[in-house]
Parts: sequence; C-alpha cells; structure tokens
Amino acid sequence: MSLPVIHQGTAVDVKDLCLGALTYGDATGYDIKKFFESTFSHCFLAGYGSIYPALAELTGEKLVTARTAPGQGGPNRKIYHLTETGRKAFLARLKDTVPQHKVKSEFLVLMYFAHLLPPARLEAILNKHLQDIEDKLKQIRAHENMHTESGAAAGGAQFVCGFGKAVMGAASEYIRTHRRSLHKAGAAASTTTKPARARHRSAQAASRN
Amino acid sequence: MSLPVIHQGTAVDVKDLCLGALTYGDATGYDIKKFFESTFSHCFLAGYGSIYPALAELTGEKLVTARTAPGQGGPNRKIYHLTETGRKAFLARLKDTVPQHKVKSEFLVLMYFAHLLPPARLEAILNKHLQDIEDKLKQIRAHENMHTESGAAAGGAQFVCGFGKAVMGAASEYIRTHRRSLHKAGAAASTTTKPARARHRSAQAASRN
DNA sequence: AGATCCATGTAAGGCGTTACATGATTGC
DNA sequence: GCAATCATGTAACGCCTTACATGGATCT
Repeated sequence: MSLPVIHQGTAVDVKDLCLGALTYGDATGYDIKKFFESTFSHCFLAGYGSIYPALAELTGEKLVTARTAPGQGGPNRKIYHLTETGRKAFLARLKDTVPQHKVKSEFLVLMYFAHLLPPARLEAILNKHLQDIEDKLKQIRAHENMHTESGAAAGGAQFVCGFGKAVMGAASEYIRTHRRSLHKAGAAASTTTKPARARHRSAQAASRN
Repeated sequence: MSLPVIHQGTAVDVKDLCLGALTYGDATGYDIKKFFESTFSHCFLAGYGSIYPALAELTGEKLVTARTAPGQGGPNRKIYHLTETGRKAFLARLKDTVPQHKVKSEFLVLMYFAHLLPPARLEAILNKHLQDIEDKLKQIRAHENMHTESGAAAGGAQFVCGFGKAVMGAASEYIRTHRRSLHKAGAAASTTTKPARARHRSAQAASRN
C-alpha cells in the first residue's frame, strides 16, 4: 500500500494481437481472424465480435490506418495497415506485458468425477477428447507444412507449433495409457466399504460442533 | 433452422463445481475455494466473487442447504450441504455437459513474436514460465501425497494429477530443449535479406489492386 | 436450389475477475 | 505490533461470446 505500484503487466488482448498480425503485412479483419485460426488455434482464439471493434479502436488511436478496397462479391473490404506509432506501441506492449498461460478444462473437471458417470458416457467423452486433440494436431501439421514450404521458417512460429504438438501429444498419450484407471476406480469405489470421505477437513471438523 | 436444436451442452460453471465439491462432504465457501486451489490449480480456478454468489443461487434453487455455525474468529461460517435434488441435478449436468478444454496462452503468443523482443527480456520470460510450471508441478505433487497418504486413492483425482504432470512436464521439456531456436531465429532474421513477408495472402493480393 | 465462402459490422448478454469492506485470532 | 489465516460477502468493470443483420459469388 505504501509502496508505489508499478503499472506493468496488463494482459495481452485482442487489440495487441491485431497489431501483431499486422506486423506481417496489411490485412482485413477477416484475414486476421483466419490468421489467428491457423496459427494460434491451440492457444488463442478471437471472434469477429472482438476483432472488428478492436480494429476500430486502433484506427481511432492512430495505431493503424484503414483503406477501402472493392471486395469481390459482398461488401467493400477494409485493409488495415500498421503505422509507425502502432509498431512502436506494439513493441512497448511486448516489453511491459506479463504473459499468462491459462488452462480452463471442463474435461479434466469431469474426469475428476468420472466415478459418477455412466461408463458408456465416460468412454464417449474420452474418445471425443482424443479426437479433438487429433484434429488440432492435424491442423498444426497442415499449418506447419504450408509454412516451411513457403521458405521462411520463422523461429517463433515453429516454436509455437512445436509446443502445441509436444503438449497435445503428451496429453493424448496420457489419456490412452491411463483411461482404464478411471473405470477401475469406479468399480473399486462401489465395492469398497468406505466411499469418498475425509475431504474438506475443516468443514467436517466444524460439523462435529 | 428447420431442425430442432437439442439443448445439451451448456458449459460447466462455478455452480456445477460447487455441487461437485459438496459431493465429497459439507463445506463452507472458503473450504470450496481451497479445494479448487488444491485440486484444480492447473486446470480450473474460481474466486470468492464467483463462489459465494453461486452458493447463494444454489440455496435458492434448493440444491443445497446452509446452516450457520459459529466461526472461530471472524464472521459465522455457513456450512453448505448437498440435498438429494442437488445430487441429482449434478449427475444430470455431468450427463448433458459437453466438456471443453480451453487454453489461452499469452505466453505462446509472445513467443510467436520473439524476434521482436530484446534477448534479455525473452530470457526472462522463458525462465519465469519454466519457474511457473515448476511451481505448479510442486503443488500437484504435494496435493497428490496428501491424498495417497490419507488412504483413498480416487481414480479421478489421480487421473487429473497425472494429466497435469504429464502435460506440464512435456511443456517444460519442450521449452528447455527449444528455447535456443528462438534466439537463433532472431539473429537469422536480422542477417537475412528477406524479412517477414508473404503472410496474409489475400490481403496482399488485394494490395496490388 | 442450397450451402459455403467472402466480408463487415452491431448489440446484448454472460460470466468471471478485481477491488472493496469488515473483523477476530494466531503466530512471529 | 504486523502479517497472515480464517471468513463472508457486494459491486463494478471488463472482455469475450453469441446472435443478429446483410448480401453477392461460387461451387455442388
């Protein structure tokens, strides 16, 4: 409270990511979304409802400029361009940002309660999750190839792809080798005389009062 | 549009998780937060600002009941108990929920732009992320021990812990073995005559108009 | 003829995060 | 004495998600 709070470390938001995308060249909002989908599918996603307002704000702040070009079919396209100010702002953000890595997994939470699920349902969930992982891996590989065949093997892009493959590969492997334990545990729980107990120590202690 | 939309698959929210926690015994809001922190630290987190309102709502819906007990120091404690209706509601949620697994990684996004970062800053970010992973792994191990020594080795709990260890171990390993490529790429980019180009194909095609 | 891709935006709603407000006890 | 732990809640804000609205061109 008495110490001055240093203002570093707001999170990376969609506006920042749009600036980042534009460091690779001019693009429309539509392009940027496709770029996010292809490159960050496994670690970051944004919808049009985030991207278009973000670009509008950036235009207002003079960090990007927009020029209109006739679109082939449909409405005119707005092609955004990063200004010098915008480039500097982006570099500044990269410097003062504290990067988070958040996982929010309803899948794992469900698995914690696997013993309460019908076995068929449990199987279905596990299979679906494995399939989801497979799909994302396929997508990463596709993106990677498109990348390396175009010549420029950017270090960052490769690192991000490789990270995704390593982590999702490990996840897939773990599920395949440990899925049986979820079933066994369910069976064990129903035959054991002592069902789930002794969590929430303090609450149970209080219950005795 | 003409096909009837089946209403399965709302996401797992804090209310559901509170019900789940209470299947293991009565608890206060405070206890539940501690439970989340110890068990789901690497895959799900909720603050008091989510938990207390959730419990209030559940009470209103008769899915839980609350009784008040004198707290040692501080305000009275409210001990929540899962009703039969609540238990059934939870099981129903488990059945119709489509579990997601979302990763939102500002870390990976930053790494994509590693070539724009000062090398010292890049190093600092990588080291910090490795340390964060190490901390979480330590926490999982601590929680796991507390678990196995208390006898009951619940299958779900072990699966969740093991999953976390496998995935975070893979992440750590990957970072340690590939961090150098981020630096090299930066050097390569500055010596190459052709800097980053040829992303956003459609926008660049349009630029030629 | 119908679906899908291109292409841009708005508006409301939802859900969580953060900050604030309060206060006794225990350990250092 | 000061910090941390126990303990409960409210209120505002923020940011993203979803649904809505529009419409030509191209592919099947």
